[in-house]
Amino acid sequence: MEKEVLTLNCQCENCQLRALFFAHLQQDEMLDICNIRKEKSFESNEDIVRRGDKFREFFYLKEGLVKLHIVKSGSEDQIITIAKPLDFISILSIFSSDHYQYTVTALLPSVVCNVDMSLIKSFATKNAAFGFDLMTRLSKSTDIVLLETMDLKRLQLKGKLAYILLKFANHIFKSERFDLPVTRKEIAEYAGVSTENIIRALAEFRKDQLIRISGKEIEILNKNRLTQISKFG
Amino acid sequence: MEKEVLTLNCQCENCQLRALFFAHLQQDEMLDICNIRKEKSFESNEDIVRRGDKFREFFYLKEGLVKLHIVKSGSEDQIITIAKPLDFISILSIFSSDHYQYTVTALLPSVVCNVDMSLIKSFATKNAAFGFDLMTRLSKSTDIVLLETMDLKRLQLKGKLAYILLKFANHIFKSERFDLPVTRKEIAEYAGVSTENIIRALAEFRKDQLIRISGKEIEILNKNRLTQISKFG
DNA sequence: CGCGGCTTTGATGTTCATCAAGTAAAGTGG
DNA sequence: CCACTTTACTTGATGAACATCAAAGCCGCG
Repeated sequence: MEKEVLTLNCQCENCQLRALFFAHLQQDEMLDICNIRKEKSFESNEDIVRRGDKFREFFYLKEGLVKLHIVKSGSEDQIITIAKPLDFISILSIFSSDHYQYTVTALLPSVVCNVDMSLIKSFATKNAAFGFDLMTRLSKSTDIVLLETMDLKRLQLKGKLAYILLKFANHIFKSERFDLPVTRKEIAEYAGVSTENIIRALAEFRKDQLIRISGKEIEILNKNRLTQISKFG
Repeated sequence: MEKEVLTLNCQCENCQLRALFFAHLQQDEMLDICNIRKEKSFESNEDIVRRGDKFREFFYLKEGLVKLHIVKSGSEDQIITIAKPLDFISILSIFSSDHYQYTVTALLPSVVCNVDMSLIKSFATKNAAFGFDLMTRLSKSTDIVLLETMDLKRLQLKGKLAYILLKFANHIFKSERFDLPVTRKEIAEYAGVSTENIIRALAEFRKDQLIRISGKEIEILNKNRLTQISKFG
């Protein structure tokens, strides 16, 4: 019974990630994590971790939306990717260094769970099925990021923009209508082009009836055409 | 004694990767791998695996140099990275899909070791320390690839070229003088620019006394300046 | 030897960054 | 809540970076 009570206090039942992530952990291991974990909320625009921070805790995104980006003095920000829960941005580079390689910033109000790294490491080394699962997830998420990056690199401006808009529509919001969680400048940093040209391309997409746009509000009007641009544009 | 004989037949003693990779395997597990492993040689320009191939074997590069690239009909080749032994290109995406996401092609005569994937998977699930080591390596190599890709994305043409030349000098050949293992076209595919402009930039580097170049032979003459260009160019 | 791919150079045009300047929106302190 | 400041957005004009096209020499290979 006491276990049951602890589990309930833990509130992990509602976590989307629980089933996937902890499938291989024993009940008592789950409780260890539950009891040790710390949940933190972040507002839009708040840094969750910063490049160079010492890495002490394992964390995963429970709710919200974040950008993974490289902040360098003397040059523009570069956005590596935008990730939502289950994309598991958190595990990128976690095992490769003592320090974060990237900065992670909330784009929408977000909730993050922290677990002491040593606990995760000890599970991963003791419980091979858990470690294997972790490895699979790590591999999948980095694969997607890398393929996305190569796609964006290949395309020219309008193709990049179409690609990013469709990522929001298809992958992130799963809807043709949504509020952009990023500024024009951030779209530019993601695409690797200038802000002005993102604005011009958005205006042209509107003129060509591919999208409807007012401020942050976007509606995809011609997905087929936009998809074509995102592949060959 | 028989074990000893098998180990010797295996010829893994000379493998650079052995110590790193199999640190956590038991003697008998090592022997399993030794007995099951197949060594294959590839000539320059030969495909080691192709995008879309069904993934059946775990493989690692024992000797040589390879490019990881995306081959698409209707668009130029894109080189993701160039990897040597210990860079462990082999494990990228191995756990994320049944199929190879990229094509791997030898740039120099190369030797690859294949091990049946189910054996590696069974080790990874039974032997957590092995799995953890594998995960760490996977994470490190993908991190490096991703950071490199973002660097190349940020730079303009001469910066990209300087970056790539320095990768050969510092990371791959560890020498100021070396024979280019790639064509000008491949440098262009790696940088994401046109072949002609790579040639023009090479000519300009030569004119500015940054490099000496005759055919495939390269010598870095002014590494400081080239490094500066590779950071801010 | 001749064919195809690699290399090189020049000329031309397109894509895109940059600069400038102004409007709108959003945050800040009184 | 309003004045103020900053940040985001937008449009136009200009020039730089770069792709593309064309043409010719080179080299390795069947």
